[in-house]
Amino acid sequence: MRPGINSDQTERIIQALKRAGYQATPNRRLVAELVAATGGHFTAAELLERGRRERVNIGRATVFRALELLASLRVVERLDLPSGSHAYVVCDPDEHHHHLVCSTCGRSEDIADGELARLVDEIGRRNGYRIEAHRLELFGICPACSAADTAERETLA
Amino acid sequence: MRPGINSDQTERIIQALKRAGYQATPNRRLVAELVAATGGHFTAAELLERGRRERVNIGRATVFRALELLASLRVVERLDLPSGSHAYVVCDPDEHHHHLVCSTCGRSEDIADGELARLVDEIGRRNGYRIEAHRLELFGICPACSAADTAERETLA
DNA sequence: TTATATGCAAACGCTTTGCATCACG
DNA sequence: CGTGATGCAAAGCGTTTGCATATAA
Repeated sequence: MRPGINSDQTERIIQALKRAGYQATPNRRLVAELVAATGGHFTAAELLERGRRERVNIGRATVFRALELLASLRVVERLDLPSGSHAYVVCDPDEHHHHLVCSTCGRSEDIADGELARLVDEIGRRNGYRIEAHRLELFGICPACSAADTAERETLA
Repeated sequence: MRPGINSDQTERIIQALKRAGYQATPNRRLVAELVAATGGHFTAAELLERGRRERVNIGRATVFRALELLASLRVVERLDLPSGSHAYVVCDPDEHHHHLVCSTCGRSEDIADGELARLVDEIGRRNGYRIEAHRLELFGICPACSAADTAERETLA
């Protein structure tokens, strides 16, 4: 997690809210901070729990509503983990992209659509479908977790 | 829906069950038939409802358990619709593939992984991730629905 | 002072589970 | 008989909603 990045990101989220005509209330600021402080994915329940450590009386509904709001602004995205549960990730609202998520630590990277668009077009054409949406989700082990895993194995050996 | 295909598919599902050492009970046969009779995706609730039209006393749990079983055998796959709700599709258990789903009628096509594997590899390499799983979901309008839609517009005009 | 945001609790939808019964091997 | 399958109802979980209150424009 690079220094300074998080507060920048918090600010970016706040700005997105204001730009869309929503109030940047203390609760929403808190949610923005918590979201930005996360390198990867998180569940609504986790965020609520973290929020309650800072502000006791924050309501469950408030957190869900804030996340829904941020999702509508494409500042976060809701994704479906292989386990079937839901998580959110922060992301870049400005361009269509996908996610690569570490199954171990939850960290996530935005992946540019790139060549995929062409592939998707081709699949549509081949099947005669007019494709309206597509979603690619990648799950794996990030470099850090990979390294940690290797180190651990070596210690044990 | 090509003739004969459904009963074949029913049989294939039954065989998959037996091969895996599960009983092909009347309830499971019913589920298999209903699943095979669907050209596309369906929800658990829909399947339950259809099941109850044929056999009044089929339990909700039985349907869920049967679907879970079929999913574990990769005879059906559970997917997450853009709406956030869940659906199942029948599919080929033998090869890794993705789904192209019609948002209008729910029909679905299996899409071979094809070039995607290469792209996924590349993304993994570029980000230093060891990729363990990926999922591509495509949503659009199938040829039939497209045609129907066009026809309707012309009638109205 | 009017619209917006919030907290709480209750409702919700979907899915799973506990358990007694039933069927199959 | 013993194991596996079933139905039912109840519990569970994540999420949404109704509503009265509080806060911001």
